[in-house]
Order: sequence, then structure tokens, then C-alpha cells
Amino acid sequence: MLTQRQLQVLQVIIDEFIHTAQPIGSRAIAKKGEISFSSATIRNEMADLEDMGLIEKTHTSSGRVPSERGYRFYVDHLLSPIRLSQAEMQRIGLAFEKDYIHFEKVVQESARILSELTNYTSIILGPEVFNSTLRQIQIISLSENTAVAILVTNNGHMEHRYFNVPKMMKMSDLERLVNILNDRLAGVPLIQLKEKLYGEITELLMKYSEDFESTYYLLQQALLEEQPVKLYVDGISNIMYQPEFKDIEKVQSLFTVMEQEDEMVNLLRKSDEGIRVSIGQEIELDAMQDCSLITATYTLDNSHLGTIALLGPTRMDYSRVISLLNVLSKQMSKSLDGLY
Amino acid sequence: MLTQRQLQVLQVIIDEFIHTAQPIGSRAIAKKGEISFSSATIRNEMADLEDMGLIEKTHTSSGRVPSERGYRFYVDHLLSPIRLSQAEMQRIGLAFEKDYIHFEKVVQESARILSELTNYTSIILGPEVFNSTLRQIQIISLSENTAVAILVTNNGHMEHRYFNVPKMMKMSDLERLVNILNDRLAGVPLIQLKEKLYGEITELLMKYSEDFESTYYLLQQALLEEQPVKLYVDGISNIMYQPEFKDIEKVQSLFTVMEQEDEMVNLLRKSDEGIRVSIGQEIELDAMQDCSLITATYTLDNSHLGTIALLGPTRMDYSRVISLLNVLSKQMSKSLDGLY
DNA sequence: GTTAGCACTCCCTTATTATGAGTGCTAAAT
DNA sequence: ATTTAGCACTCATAATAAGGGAGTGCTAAC
Repeated sequence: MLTQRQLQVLQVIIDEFIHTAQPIGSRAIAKKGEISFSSATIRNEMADLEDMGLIEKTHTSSGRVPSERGYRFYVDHLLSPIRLSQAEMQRIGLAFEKDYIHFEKVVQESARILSELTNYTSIILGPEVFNSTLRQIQIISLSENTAVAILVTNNGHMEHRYFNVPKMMKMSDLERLVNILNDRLAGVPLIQLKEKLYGEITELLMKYSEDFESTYYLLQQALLEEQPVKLYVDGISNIMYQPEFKDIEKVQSLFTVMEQEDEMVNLLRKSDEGIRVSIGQEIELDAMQDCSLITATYTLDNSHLGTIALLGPTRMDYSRVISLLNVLSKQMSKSLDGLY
Repeated sequence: MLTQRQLQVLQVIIDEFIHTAQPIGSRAIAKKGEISFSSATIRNEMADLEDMGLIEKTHTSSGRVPSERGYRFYVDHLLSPIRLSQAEMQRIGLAFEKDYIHFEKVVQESARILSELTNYTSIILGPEVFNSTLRQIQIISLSENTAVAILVTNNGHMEHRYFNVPKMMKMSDLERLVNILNDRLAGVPLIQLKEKLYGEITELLMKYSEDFESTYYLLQQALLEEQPVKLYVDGISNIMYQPEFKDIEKVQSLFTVMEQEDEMVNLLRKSDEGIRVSIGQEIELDAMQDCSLITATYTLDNSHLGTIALLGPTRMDYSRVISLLNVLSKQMSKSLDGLY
């Protein structure tokens, strides 16, 4: 268990390091005035904190730097929720004043705000289809042999999927097909479309459709193709202005993974409700050793819709970022609810 | 005018520098065997080439490096079209064997191929709407007060635009409106929708629509909002593996502009038919001083649809890249033509 | 329990010195 | 008139050394 004074020392070290990115010495802490003991006393406390693995030296005679465990402790126990500044509130307020007509705009604007206000990289994931059910299917012919299927969901989303129309299939066949589908598939969760199709619909189709083969193929294309969830990234260059990334090789490997969308999607998918902080090693990607990832979720009608995250150095301004994410995820949810 | 030997020397210097990124000395050129004169002779030629501004020294006693003018000369006069390797042809062939059903997939795959085969950054722009005319409008209701307009163009594209439905407007009103629009706007180029609307349609609407104000507002949202043209980037991290970007500050400023989509769009818009090479300063962006940009265009039914480009260091493998772009832009056009 | 004092460590900066690749010029050779 | 060998000179780069300074751990005194 940590003494009151040790807590104080740890807090000062981390707060200071977060802003300067420089190792902190005992003398510097003593001079800051928040702790009125001599540097020698503080040195002793620091030795203890180091034994506990909460801080580290960069070399034998250097000042101390928070360890990952230190950050973890800080996030779990020392975080003081911060009031956003006037300017920040204004920036957010202004953006959400407009009434957006489209989901995507809300998300993009949110990503922009996050990266702007923090100078970290913001990543937003969504919407996930877990909770949406199909309301309606429409098919629009584009050319002789291609068409697009528009899937409208209960929560007012729209997806479109292109497909080839078999030669022998007429528009009237298509229409009949759409009617069958609308009849049978309305209300079905999008992720269950596949099994539903394999199940009951198949039989039905065999009865009604003259050319089962090609109809089936068509449906495969139009309904079953996995629609990858979208990823919005903003301020990706911000992170390389951080002093921990003055070494180009780190930037290289970081950017190389960030280019792999599926990796990023996996990363963000792990987040559960509420705010979650992953520090350094806790992120499973080697290239993000020196990073922390903070995720929050946003909702539509109280059900999980997507994830909003910030990626920065482990030396992140946790208090501020968490407050900001809290505010923003709520704003997003509110704005989205208002949309439909 | 350059002598034969000077041309040779210049060619060797540039070819060599493109692959090593190191200044080339007279001795190295002599040893390469392509020119059977002594290093002293070559030294004299090099001095001349430098006087003409085609090559430069990095310091008083260094070897030579191509200047921007040198690259320009090289591109204009010394380029030898290169046969793509078996592996490259295969990579491309395989990708275009599949019959895509959607424009976007073709573009994304092309961008991927380009950055993979060159290790530069590929940027693709498009499709532009210049040449497409409206074929059909459909409106799909999403929720009580939102709907989406689907615009289908003559060349089989689809755009969708969300909009708010005024409270007092019923579905039947909407349907009537759509009919009017389809009647009057079919065949109109997308970029002229605006003026058409201001012109003849307005009168018509005033007659038929009970609530002109809100109808007009609706149309504004649904039809007139500028739809930004899409930008696909692939292999953005490739460029920072180039030795000219070992300095992080260059990477920072480069990535900072590349994040500004409109800047990039402007850049690519400048390209005209055929292949165009912009070297260093010729690109108007400061952050791209050390870069070259090579653009080509792709078409649909022989009319300009979009731009495909590669961004790399000025020390780019021009011959290879140009051959590759040639092949790929044709393949894209072909694949797109087959699509509709 | 706290603090002053001190020896010690190691990073960082600056200065110094090779080393070597490459040049320009001159004079000799072809 | 070209071409080439020879040589002095330049300058980046790497390696080495030296000094300064921030910071530590430990001991002994307060």
C-alpha cells in the first residue's frame, strides 16, 4: 500500500512527465512546492516507488519516468476528472448544434474534433450491424446486367450492395423476388440474413423461381457478402509530432499496422461499454508499444452502435482525454438519436 | 545540345542514383563499363553537365546527383520503356481476371496493386461526374423525417444523398415530386442539376406543390449538396521507408498535407489525358519538394472518369512507374467498360 | 523521520583528429 | 585536339577524448 506522500510524488512525476516528456528529478519535485520535503526525502520515496515498479530510470543516474504499471496505477487511482475549457466546450457545442442529416457526417465531425482538441489520432468504428434488423429491401437497376440492392434497417441506416443480374432474369422476376424477400426477411437482424436464407427462404425460392441456381447466386452477392464495418481516422499525422516518435523507425512500424484496416477494426472491437484504457503492452500490437489507446462506445437508442477511440503516446494526458471522450460519446449518441 | 557521351553519362548517373540514392563519382561511372573512358574524361563531362544544371554536387567534393532539371530532361528524352516482369504481369492479370461488380472494388484493387508493385504511395481519384447524366431518381424513406435520394447515372453509377423530410410533407407528395423530377431531369448532366433546378423546374414546382418553400429546401439538400469526389490512397507508409525521408520533419509536413483531402484532390485534378510527370518544385506544394507525382487517367466509354497517380521521391523509377501506370490505367478502363 | 553533504554515474555536447571518397587542374601522352 | 595520369585540396563522416551537469544512493548529522 502506498503512503499519502508516495501517492503525491507519483502524481507529480506523472503529471509532469505527461507535459514535458522529460525524466523528473527529486530536486525538480521538491521545488514544485506541492510537497514540502527536501529532495533527499523525495529521493527515498522515489526509490520505493521504483521498487514497486511504478517508475523507472532511463539510466543509472537519471531522473524518473513513469513505467507502464505506473500509468496503469495512475489511471486506476489517481485520475482527477477535468473540466473541459471554455474553448473546448465551444468547439464541441458548435459542431453539434447543426442538425446533421446523415450518420457519416456526425462521425466524421466527431473524429475531427477529437484529433483537433487532443493532437492525438482519433479512430472511430461503426456502425456495427449487431443490433439492426432489416426493414426493407429495394432493388434498382443500373444497367442491363447490374443492379444495386438497397437495404434499409430499422434504425434508419442504409446499405447498398451491387450485384450482377443473370441474363435470363427479367425485371419482373426481380420484383417478385424482392417481394418475397421483403415478406420473409423484414425484421430479421442483418447478421442473421445468411442463415435465414439458407433456411426457410430456400424452399420458397425453389417453388417460385424458375431458375433457382442463378437466383441463389444473385442473393449470395446481394445479401451475404460481408460488408466491412467502416473505420474513420483523423489526425493520423498528429502522432508523429510526439517526441517519442522522433525516431522514424517507430513511425514506420506504427503506420504500417495502422494501414491494415482489419487490424485496427479488431483492436477497436475489443472495447466494451464505458471507457477503456489500454496502455503500451496491453495493446497487443508490437508497433504500439509506446502508445496508449482509449476507447469509448456510442449508442443508438441505448444499444451499442460503434466505438470511438484515441491513440496517443503512453505519456498521454489521460484525464483530459477521458473527460473529452465521455462528453463526445454522449454527444454522438444524442445526436444520432435525434437523427431518426 | 548534348553530345552522345554526355547523354550516356547523364543516363548512368540517373539510373544509378535511382537505385542507390547515393551520389555517383566519376570513378564509379568509369568502372561500370558502359563508357570506356577514364574517370578524368568523365569528370570533365560531368563538369559540363553541372554547368548545364542537369546534375549537382551535395558539397564541394562530392559525387554528383541529378538535379530536378536533370530528372526533367531524363523523363523527356532518356526514358526507355520497360517491359514489366513476369511476376508483375501476373499480379495484375490475376487481379483483373475477376469480374468485379462494383466500381469501387476495381479502384481499390488498382490502388493496392500500384503501391504494392512500386513501394510508392498510390492515389486514385474518381469518379468525376463531368460526363455523367442523370438517368433516374428514387427516394427511399428511412424514418419519419429522413429519407435518402438515390441518383442513378447513365453510366451505371449510383449516388445517395440523405435529406430531411419536412413534417407536413406526405409520402404521396414525395412521390409526385419524384415523378416530376424524373420527367424533367432525366438526361441532364449531374453538374447542371443546379441550374436546371433554378430554371425551369422552379416554375413547375410552384404550380404543383402546395408548400413551395419546404419542397425547395428539400431539393437543395437532396440534389445540390456538392458530393465530394472520392480519394483512395494506398501504401501511404511506403514513402517513409525511402531514404530521403529518414528525416522525420519531412515526413511530418508531407503527411500533414496529405491529410488534407481537398489539397490532394486539387493536385490530381490538374492532370490531363495521358501520362503526366511532375517533378519536385513542379508540384506546387512545399511539402512535396522532394517528391515526384506521376498521373494517368482512366476512362469509361472513352470519356474521362478519374485520375490514378503515384507519389514517390524525385528519385523515382520513372521508366518502371510509367510503364506500370500505362498498363494499369488501360486495364482499369477496360474493366470498367466491362462493368456496364 | 528528515535532511545536508558528497562521491559517483552516465548522458550529452563540443572539440579534435583521422579517413577516404571525390573533385579540379595541370601537364604529359595519345 | 582529345584523353589521361597525377596530385593537391575539400569536405562529410566516423571515431575518440574531454568537460559539464543533472541526478542518484548512501552516510552521518539534525
